[in-house]
Amino acid sequence: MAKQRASVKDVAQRAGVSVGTVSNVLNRPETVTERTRQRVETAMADLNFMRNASARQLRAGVSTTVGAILTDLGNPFYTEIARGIEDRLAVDGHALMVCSTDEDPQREARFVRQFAEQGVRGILVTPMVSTPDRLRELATFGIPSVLIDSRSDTHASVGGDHVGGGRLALEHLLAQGHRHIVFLNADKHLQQSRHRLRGAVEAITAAGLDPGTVLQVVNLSQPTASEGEQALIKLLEGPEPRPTALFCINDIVALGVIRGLRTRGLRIPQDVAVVGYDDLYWASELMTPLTSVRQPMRQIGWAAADLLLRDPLGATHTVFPPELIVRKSSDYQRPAD
Amino acid sequence: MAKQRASVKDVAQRAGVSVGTVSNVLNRPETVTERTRQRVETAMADLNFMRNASARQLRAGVSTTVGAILTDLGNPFYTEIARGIEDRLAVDGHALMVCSTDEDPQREARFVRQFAEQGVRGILVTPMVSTPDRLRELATFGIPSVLIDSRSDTHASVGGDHVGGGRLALEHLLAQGHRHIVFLNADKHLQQSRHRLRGAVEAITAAGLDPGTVLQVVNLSQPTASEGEQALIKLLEGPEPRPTALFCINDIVALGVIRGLRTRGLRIPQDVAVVGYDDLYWASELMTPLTSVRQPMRQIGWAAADLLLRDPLGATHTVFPPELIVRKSSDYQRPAD
DNA sequence: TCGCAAGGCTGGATCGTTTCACGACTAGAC
DNA sequence: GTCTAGTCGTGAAACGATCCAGCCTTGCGA
Repeated sequence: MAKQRASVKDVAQRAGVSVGTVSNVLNRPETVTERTRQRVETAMADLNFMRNASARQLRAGVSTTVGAILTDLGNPFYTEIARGIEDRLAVDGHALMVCSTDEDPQREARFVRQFAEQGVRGILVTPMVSTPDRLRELATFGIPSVLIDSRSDTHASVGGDHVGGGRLALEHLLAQGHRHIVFLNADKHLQQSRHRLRGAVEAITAAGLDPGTVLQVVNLSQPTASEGEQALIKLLEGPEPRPTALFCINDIVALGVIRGLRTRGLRIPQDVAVVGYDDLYWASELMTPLTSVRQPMRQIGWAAADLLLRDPLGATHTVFPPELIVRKSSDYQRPAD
Repeated sequence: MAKQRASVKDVAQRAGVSVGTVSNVLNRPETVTERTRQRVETAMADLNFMRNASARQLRAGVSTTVGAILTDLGNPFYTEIARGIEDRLAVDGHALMVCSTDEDPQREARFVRQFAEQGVRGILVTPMVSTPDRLRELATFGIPSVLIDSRSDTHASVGGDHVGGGRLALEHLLAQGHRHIVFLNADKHLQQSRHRLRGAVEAITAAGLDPGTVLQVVNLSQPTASEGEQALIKLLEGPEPRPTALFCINDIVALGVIRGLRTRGLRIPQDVAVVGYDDLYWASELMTPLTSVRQPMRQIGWAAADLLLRDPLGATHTVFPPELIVRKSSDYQRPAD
């Protein structure tokens, strides 16, 4: 049953040539006579020859697979990025290996090592704080990497402008008359979180207001719908006056928040306005259509893969501008106090 | 700059042992003295030794990566499956390669070949009609495969019960008094489509009604929101009386349908009821919360990977039962004509 | 003291491909 | 007929790890 796969040797034998010639047909067809090439190709077809990628890579040293280390493949934000990466890789036949870290540095370290052992052509990663250190060493071994959605001085990167995104969101909320806003943020160590916060603060300052009184930051342990809902409940039950607007680190958190507000009979946007981030495809179809900061995820993935394949060493930083999509969840002009 | 990676030979040299011993430390540590093992391990740490997976696989013949060929990584249904697969593979340190076929047989063939050349440990695939044929040959080379969400006599498979799902949906709609139902189906060649249709017909027949008059089937070229909306528009503009209920092949199509109905001022569920499939996480938060047939996607992915790693040859078929989640989009008892 | 067994380690063959120095052959010029 | 310049094709070395037959050492019993 377990028939053996044909090797170049078998092909050579059947075509009556040497293995070197078979290899030439495969890699430098122009150096081989038409006639011999035909013979070899027929033999390959007859035997259903398949190259052994391991042997190939061992000898030639070049790999045709790229590794992507994402935060969570289950999250549509990262999935869209993955799809963009995949599309770019498919252009020149590269394969994609993926894994989810769930923001666990240990897991990340394991995956980095695993990819290195596989000898991948390069690594794309949505990084944590400690990631660049882990990747630097690989670079000395000739394995390049590109950071996605976060930047560092030592690595090339592709991502959105999070400072700008945070600014857009806050400018909008301030213009609507909000003066007590809560930012449901992710881990404060994540660069995206810090940048969006910075943008938010910038917008408040630019409006001549005091960030300390206008903006309250809550850091979620996980940027999920249920964590968002939990955080909301805590806010509502707390002693402080109810915020009039919530800026959520992503649409999924916003989803939980909307659910929570609805359950408690609070009107969106009249009682509380909500703004999300990422503008996932369902944002416009929610019970309360969601205002959100759009990022071109698929393009980001595409660009990252493109950069990795073309020019991974130049520490280029590609930034895609965010776009605010205003929908009903924040479309309400608040009367001045 | 491009420092060379340390090989077993380097490690052996530094530890003052032979390469065979290094290999033993790696693969059969119990056959090596404690002292030598220590020495070798120190040397490995000093040199930051990383196994070369290609060489390893070439010689030992075992691979530690699994390939998954999915219909569309951008679609949350498949993404959840991917996440389930990934979680199972992580248990024993296997890596995952993914790709999206977009239902293009050519692409699928290319990916199958690519995975075969990589010498993957096995292949998981959400198949098309022609897929099993493509995979059969690989099996003779010792590369097993498991079908996801669709079954065949020649392969192991894991998936939902689509006949049952179709039946559930239709039983529900019939019970609500609907007698003119349209099924917005995917490609009629897809097994899921055929099975769900069969279940739907069974339910109608069991209710003593005539499927031919109760159910109209529309096949979408792609199961996307915009295609769903297009199809809806065509239905509404057509000469036939307006259906009172729409059964959609998945929640994304339902999303488009809901958007289309709303745009045209039709009330859901009073004018038209909508039922989706998959129960994606946002289904409950839509403008009109969506009734949907739930499938445990993550579990399905997990089980498929588990089957592949444990017992890929037994042509087992694991089936997960569907569950109907009734929400507002179909929660309306229609008065009898 | 010798023999023997078992444990520990060695060194070379091997996996399938690529690469490269070199040999064989062809054709054209003299 | 010889020489030259190419053109094609050959065959062996190399990539890095694994595996195995066998050598060397050690310790124990006689």
